[in-house]
Amino acid sequence: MLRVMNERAVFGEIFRLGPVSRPELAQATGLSKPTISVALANLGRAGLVREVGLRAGPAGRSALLYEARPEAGWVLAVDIGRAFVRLVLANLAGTVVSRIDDPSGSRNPADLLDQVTGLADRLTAEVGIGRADVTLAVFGTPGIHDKETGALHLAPNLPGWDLPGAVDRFSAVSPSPFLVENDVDLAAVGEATYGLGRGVAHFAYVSIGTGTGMGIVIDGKLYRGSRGCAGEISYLPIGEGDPLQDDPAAARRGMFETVASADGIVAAAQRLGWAGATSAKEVFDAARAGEPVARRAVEVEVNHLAHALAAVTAVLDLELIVLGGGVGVQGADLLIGPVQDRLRHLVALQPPRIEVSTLGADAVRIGAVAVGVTAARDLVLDRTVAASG
Amino acid sequence: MLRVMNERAVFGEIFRLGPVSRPELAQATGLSKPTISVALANLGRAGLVREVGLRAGPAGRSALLYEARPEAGWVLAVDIGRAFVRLVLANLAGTVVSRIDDPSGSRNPADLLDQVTGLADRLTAEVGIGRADVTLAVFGTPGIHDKETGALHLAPNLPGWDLPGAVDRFSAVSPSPFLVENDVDLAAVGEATYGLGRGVAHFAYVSIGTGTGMGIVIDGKLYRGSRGCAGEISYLPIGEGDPLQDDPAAARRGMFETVASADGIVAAAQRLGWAGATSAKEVFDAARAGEPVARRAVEVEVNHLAHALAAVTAVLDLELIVLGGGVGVQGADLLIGPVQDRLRHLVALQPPRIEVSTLGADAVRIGAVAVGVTAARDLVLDRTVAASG
DNA sequence: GAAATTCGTATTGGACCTTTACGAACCCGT
DNA sequence: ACGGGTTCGTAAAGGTCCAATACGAATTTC
Repeated sequence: MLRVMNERAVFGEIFRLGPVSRPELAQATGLSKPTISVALANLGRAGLVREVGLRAGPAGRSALLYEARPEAGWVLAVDIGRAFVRLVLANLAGTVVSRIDDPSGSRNPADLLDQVTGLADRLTAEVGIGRADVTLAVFGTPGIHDKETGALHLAPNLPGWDLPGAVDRFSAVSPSPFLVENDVDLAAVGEATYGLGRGVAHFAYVSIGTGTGMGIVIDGKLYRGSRGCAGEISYLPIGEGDPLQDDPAAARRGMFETVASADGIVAAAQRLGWAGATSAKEVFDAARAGEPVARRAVEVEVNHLAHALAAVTAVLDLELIVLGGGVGVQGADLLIGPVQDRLRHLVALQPPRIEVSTLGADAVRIGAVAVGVTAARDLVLDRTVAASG
Repeated sequence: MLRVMNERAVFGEIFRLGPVSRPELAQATGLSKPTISVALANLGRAGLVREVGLRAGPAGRSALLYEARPEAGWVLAVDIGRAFVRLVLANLAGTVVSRIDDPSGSRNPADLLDQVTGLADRLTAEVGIGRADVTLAVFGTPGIHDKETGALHLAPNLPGWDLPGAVDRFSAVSPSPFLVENDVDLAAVGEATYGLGRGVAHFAYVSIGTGTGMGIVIDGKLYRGSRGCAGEISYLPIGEGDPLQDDPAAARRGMFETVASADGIVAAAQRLGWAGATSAKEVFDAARAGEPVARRAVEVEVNHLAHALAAVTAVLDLELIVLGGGVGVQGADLLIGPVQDRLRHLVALQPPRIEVSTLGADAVRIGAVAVGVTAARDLVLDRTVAASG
């Protein structure tokens, strides 16, 4: 029982430090060398750790190096996106060993699950394992996962998934345990673990694309809110006029999302006189070329985004906001500077740094891997304990 | 070292369960009866725990009951408010044993410290101890405590306190360690511990008075943000028109505070035609009497508050918001219902419950006690360990 | 007043960790 | 090539602390 604690500590340090010798582990954990030896023996017997070479020291006997056996566990990460279903398979070290991007087909539960299951089969076969060998699966979806009922709310693009128990059907993909998280939340964890948010205590990932969303990481941990709806910035009361007077469809979608998403930018351009505007990318390109109407449309977007981030800053006082999503990434050069300037005028507080996401379309998957690897390490250790005790 | 962990656990359970027997502690902590006995013996020798009577059981030998000795530690809580300096002295059980409210005198550091020191002397003398016997002092102040420099920012009512090292002077009040926290943050902790927020995981206390502010409790812990500015809703971009076009004084004070604080309500009433309006209370009273202009002014306030809480809801997804501050409490009957209605229209998400603070002017002090007691319990245990080891 | 029940503690045994010590392995200089 | 110095790994011993068991003590109920 105390032994288990120590094994956990040793296992964690091995991941943190990479190939590492016994004396180093003793130093890092504060445990004695013999204790490290027995923990290592147990972990080795369980197949979680292996010898990996010798340290070439300056003098004295060479130390044996140990590392975690990456194949001791597998994480299947699935990003159920708008246009693509994206999967990766990662080992316990968090290394992605294979990936597939497949265009989204039918999105009703049965078809989608068939598609994902087939892709998972291909992915696992590539490394010579089966779906059953997956330690943990993590699914990133739009909308809010209601853990009570197992329904997926606020995800109009996934018909049929808002019924009670719908997400329980993910168990068909693999017999292992699985987690379901909001896609933007996972992207935030991805940025926090492998991206620009490394080492930042409190941080948010703001996604502007066909929709809007925000993932919040507080004290290095994902913050979901009391019902999983934290960071639903679509509903920020920021936009044109009074939402009560607007059409109810816009109110349901959310004020901020209506004006600030890709649609909103196009609508702004049209309202400002460019009737033929069709996409946000087109508006950004025209603005870069100096087109006055497009530049005004971008100004409108800057204003909305700055107001939203001002609200976020006033509430959360973050150190860093990473901007992602289609609009956020493509328009970053036109948005970030002006938004930052505007922000400084809006709040007298020191505003957060704003940077563009570096993970791109992989953000959700990478976040799912980050979430999954942490949980999977615990799972394999638990299995070990259960087997030996 | 393992023993210390167990003593901590036992000590914590004693506080949680009140007078409690050894078998009950064994059950609660999962430790064996002999282990409980030795832990209790150590805690008793250190003066932290005492016997308090016998359990009247239905059959069998009566169990000795133990309780924490409340006098094992003292917490001095100081609320440096706008009009009053409010102190309480509480014991380790969190019981307030004496209190003083004193009108604020000169607010420069030297005078204020003299005043607080004198009051602390009187307060401690009442229970027969001295200032030096205080285990921990907690100071609640307006503004933001910069832990790096020791300055107090954003507190225009405390001249001279924004210099580096200013808050270090609190050490003059008592030789014990001390904490400095934002007053609204402490009120939030107070509500979370002794008020309406008991048992609520994520929750906020929104204060509307001469100023505006919010304290955020996430996972039962105060959330300060990366620079201590979390919850500074004064700077929410919610108000009349574009703040860039407003006067810079209002921008510095914050958009939301300018329109939503007591001043803002009076200004709204004046703008709507009641030139002689002088106080928010007057406006609320007139609105209750059916005065049309006053009712419109209250409607304006409702609208602003609802927008602010909509932003907070979209970001944090709270279960409960407790409304406090002079305006919040006095106007609660006129505000809460309409704000809740308005909120439901503004965000499609399930809005938080909104309730009035029950702690009143004591909220800050009570919060300071809550914060202090938790820390003081650790302090007395640390002292015990240091003495015995 | 005796049986039943519960409490408290003494004793025993065991798990586990650290300290100490020593042999093994490796580097370097001569 | 060989020996001193150094570092590594493990064996043995010692100590701490906890749980289990058992038994005496105290209290209630019949």
